[in-house]
Amino acid sequence: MTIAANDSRPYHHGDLHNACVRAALELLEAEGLEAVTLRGVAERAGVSRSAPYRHFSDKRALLAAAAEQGFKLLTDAIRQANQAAGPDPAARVAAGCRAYARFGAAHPCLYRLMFAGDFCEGPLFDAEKSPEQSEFPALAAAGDAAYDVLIGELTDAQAAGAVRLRDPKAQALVVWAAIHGLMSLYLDNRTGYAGHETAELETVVEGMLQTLLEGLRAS
Amino acid sequence: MTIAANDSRPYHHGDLHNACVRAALELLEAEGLEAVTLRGVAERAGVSRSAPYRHFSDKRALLAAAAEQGFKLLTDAIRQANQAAGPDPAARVAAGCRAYARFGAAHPCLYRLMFAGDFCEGPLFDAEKSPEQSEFPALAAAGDAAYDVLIGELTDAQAAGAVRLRDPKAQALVVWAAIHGLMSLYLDNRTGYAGHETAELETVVEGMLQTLLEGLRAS
DNA sequence: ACTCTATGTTGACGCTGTCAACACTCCCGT
DNA sequence: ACGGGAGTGTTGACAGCGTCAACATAGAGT
Repeated sequence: MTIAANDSRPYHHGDLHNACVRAALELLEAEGLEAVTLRGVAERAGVSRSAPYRHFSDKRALLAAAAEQGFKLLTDAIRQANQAAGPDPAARVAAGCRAYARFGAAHPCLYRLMFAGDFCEGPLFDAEKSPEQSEFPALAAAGDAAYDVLIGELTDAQAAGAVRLRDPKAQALVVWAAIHGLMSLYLDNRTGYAGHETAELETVVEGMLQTLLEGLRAS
Repeated sequence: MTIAANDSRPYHHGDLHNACVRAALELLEAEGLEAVTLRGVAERAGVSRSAPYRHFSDKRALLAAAAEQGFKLLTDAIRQANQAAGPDPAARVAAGCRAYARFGAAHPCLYRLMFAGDFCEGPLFDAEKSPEQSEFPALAAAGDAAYDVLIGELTDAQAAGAVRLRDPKAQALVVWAAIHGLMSLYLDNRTGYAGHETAELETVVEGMLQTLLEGLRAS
């Protein structure tokens, strides 16, 4: 029996799953990964400690859901930048990369989480698990979706002659890895220049893009 | 008074600082970052829980020392590869990158730790702190040493005409970021191909090197 | 020989992830 | 209409963790 009839919060939350993911993302952006605690997430969602266990088997599962959401946001940002860049293939690829960098700079902790590699738990390489049935299939799928956008752009760029003919998957890996590495170093404060202003990130991204596009065009 | 006169371990360890770093590295490689616990490190070093606090202010300080050791090993590996590659500048750079990749593949957890970005604690960007007086200066210096090797190689490559004339620091950043990104994705199992065989890593590194060197040479 | 300081130990605290046992609600078949 | 799951939320408890204060020991210098 409910003590107060006008208790604003019903016994059943209604959408605790999404509320937990949202709370985790908020804590992540506000105070960093260390601050994302299962208890804190539950409190923020207005439920008790172990309520989230009805929706996530693990803390890792919750983090995986948050990372998945991050990949969806990233994919959208890249797609939007591609569309806004017009028809020129090289410009489209470059615009996608810039959007990628902007996303990482805007959500540093989320970005880190997305590439935390199974969140650093358990054996790093599980020889048993094939890529399709990884521990968090939805997360893997969300990551692949972003990858696929880039592959598509490079395929178009090949057709337009802006990029030499090679396996576009391999080319996409080169581009993704390069920009991701740059963001990773940038977020680690290891880009070798003082300060951390947006100007520097742009400079550094443009340098990478130039080298990358030249390298991809060369026969 | 010591209970057993023949106690093999003296009251004072003698070199607990290094013993802790070694224990941390062993635990890291054997069971991953999650398994690196201050209590576990102390036990492995044969001392009690809080003895390490006489040598490290924090768990983070211990991890920083381990990461610093990692950067020293990495620097040595790259230097050795450069020397072994002979005089050709492009070949030297490529050899260094291959050594870098080999290091990451051989020590995945250590590699992750080295780029864990101040170990994900505290505010990500501390506007107050200048790069020289970062929280762990020895770690920053060890990282810069590796970076400097690459800068030197690129300067030589410019002199030999194998790479266009630009700020070698910027070029080094491009190369480092690209290879680092590749390793990061590889260790996250996100290189997009099934399996995790050494062959794949080599393939993917060669692809990156080709694009990179072409891009750096183009005028 | 005595003290000082560096180093190692023990006990304790709060926080965390996690689980088992219990409570409440809603829906479904009768 | 109603009775019982199934699903969801709560409370109590536990072990493991990082960390600190208080204490113990050993070795070095006066």
